[in-house]
Amino acid sequence: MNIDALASFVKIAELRSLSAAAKLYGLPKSTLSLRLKQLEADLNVALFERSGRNLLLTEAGQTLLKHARQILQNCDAARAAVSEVSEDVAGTLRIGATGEFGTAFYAQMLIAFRRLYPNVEIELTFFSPNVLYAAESFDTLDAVISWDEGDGEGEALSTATFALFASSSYVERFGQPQQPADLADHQGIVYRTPAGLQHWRLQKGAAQESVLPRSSLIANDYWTVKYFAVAGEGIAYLPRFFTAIECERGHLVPLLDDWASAERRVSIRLTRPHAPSRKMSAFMDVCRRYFSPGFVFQGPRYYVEAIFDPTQPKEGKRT
Amino acid sequence: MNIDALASFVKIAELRSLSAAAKLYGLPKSTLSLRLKQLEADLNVALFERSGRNLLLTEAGQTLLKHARQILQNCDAARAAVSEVSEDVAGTLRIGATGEFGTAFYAQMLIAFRRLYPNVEIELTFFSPNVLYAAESFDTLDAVISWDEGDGEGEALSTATFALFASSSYVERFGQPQQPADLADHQGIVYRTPAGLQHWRLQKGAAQESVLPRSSLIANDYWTVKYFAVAGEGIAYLPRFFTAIECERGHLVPLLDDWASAERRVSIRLTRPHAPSRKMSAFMDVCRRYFSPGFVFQGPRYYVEAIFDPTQPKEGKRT
DNA sequence: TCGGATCGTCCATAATCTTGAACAAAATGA
DNA sequence: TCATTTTGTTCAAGATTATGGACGATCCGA
Repeated sequence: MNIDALASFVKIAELRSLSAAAKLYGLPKSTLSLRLKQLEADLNVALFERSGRNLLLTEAGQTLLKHARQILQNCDAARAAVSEVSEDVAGTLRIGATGEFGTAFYAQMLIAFRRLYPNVEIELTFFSPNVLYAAESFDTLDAVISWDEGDGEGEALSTATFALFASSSYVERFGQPQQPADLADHQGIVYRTPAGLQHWRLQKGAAQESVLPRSSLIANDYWTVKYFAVAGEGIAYLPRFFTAIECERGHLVPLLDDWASAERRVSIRLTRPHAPSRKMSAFMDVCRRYFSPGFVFQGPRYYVEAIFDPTQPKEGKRT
Repeated sequence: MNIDALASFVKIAELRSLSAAAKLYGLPKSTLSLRLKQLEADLNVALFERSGRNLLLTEAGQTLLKHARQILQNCDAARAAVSEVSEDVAGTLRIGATGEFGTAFYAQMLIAFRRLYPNVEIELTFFSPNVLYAAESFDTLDAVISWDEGDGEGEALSTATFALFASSSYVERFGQPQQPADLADHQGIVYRTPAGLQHWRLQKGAAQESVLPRSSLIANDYWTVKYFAVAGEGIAYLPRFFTAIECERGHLVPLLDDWASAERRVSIRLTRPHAPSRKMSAFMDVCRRYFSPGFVFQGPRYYVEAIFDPTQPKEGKRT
């Protein structure tokens, strides 16, 4: 049974004329004639009695007409329901993101979202620590994902900790530090915030240390910091999620693994007071699921890959 | 929206596997994959979230699944309803027919019926006046159509009258009789019944005549009688409906047109006591409509066609 | 860790459907 | 009665869909 054939049949039956139906619905007569023929063959019954040029519904045709109308109505209802599900999940989603790991997980998370809701346009604004953003621009955002250390507003999506990493080639050359004090003898690749160099705050149980290693490599871009670390230029202080792939591939090795920063929350908050739309509900749902245990992201990921000669870099993040 | 695509979608969704659905329902994986793709394109929405090799229904997919099940159920209901309408109008219809005009209108009527109900097999038994039929054979018949002069059992379908006809070439050669007595001077083509030659019983108002013209052409087959008449061999006594086409085409001309036989009823009666089935109801309905005013039969018809040389016959009825 | 099995997707070819044009029949108006 | 218009049906060419086979990715067991 063919929906197009049913629709054609209903049109012909209501107008009692194949030619009139063809004209009204802008279809070739031969198409309607053939569809009718196929429907009759499919059902193995005559739907019309051909009397001269008149098409008169048979009893079977009258029976089918009632059912066909219902089926077509149900198809429209299905289409409308599906459209309603995805219709709100359309338009533009304006996301603000603080911090610098947008590409590491914000972009991936948004891609995972887009895979499910391909009609949503995403406008992502990173509030780079190097560029102060105007507070009023919040008004145009739907949500802000922030990375902070304290208990801020919004819903916690995840937590992450900073830890120390270096390439295995560095460790071979300079050894593995045994305690935070040993870091003073090591080369750090340090991140510069707008307020100054970032201290490596480490804690283990109740013990806390704050280290600022000597460094000849300083950058205000975490991607560059990681790049240099893979290149064997020193030790870097980076979020664990940010180095997951490099560790998997053996391009970075965790150091002083039981020392790490305090947990930092990744949270999201809706910026505008509005009725919960399907779009926002869907987005929040995807955000929660992205960070839930067991979720496996399938899609492109950025990472630094060291080839045989670590002094020959391949390709890192492009800002 | 494609019913096959919806059906494929439901199968895939229920099994959570495209390959399993392909195996279970005997369809190629590529067919299911393509149908799913087309459905998603048609609805402009992702129905499944591809997670590794897992297919997980999206919210839109879950919404569609409910609707799709309903649509498919409605299609099955429509198919069943139509089948029920025509299913009873199937099987075998065993018709007995008295008299000799089966092909003239019984066969045509049955063809008109078959056009509407193509699944009915028809077994037609003519009770030729030359062959006595066993009374017990009635038991195997569903209905008997009879042609008689009196008020017999059954439902009257039509009435018909016998009248006189000859070819125009005969009339040109031998003149047009003005009254029944003139028929004695004419050549008749006479029908022989099992009981003897058929008298031409004519009446006009209260006046009645019974004529047995001289004839050198006698046959026990009405089709042959008509044939000879068209060939110009004489005057024939035939039912008006039986010569309608020849008269239309000018191959026969009515003679003494206001003289005709008494009306003879064509009636039908169901032979077996049984609950009115759809098949019998449908058949009776078609029989009534066939004889109703205004009904125009569209289909093959037998008639004698005189070509330029009336001595060269084309093709008549084959018994 | 690796080889084999299974998965969903894509491609080139075969099969089917759609469509413009043609046709025969019916209906209409002069 | 005849010419014209309109109807529903059919045909051949082009467009679209279905399918077997190939492929890359994933999963599982040794």
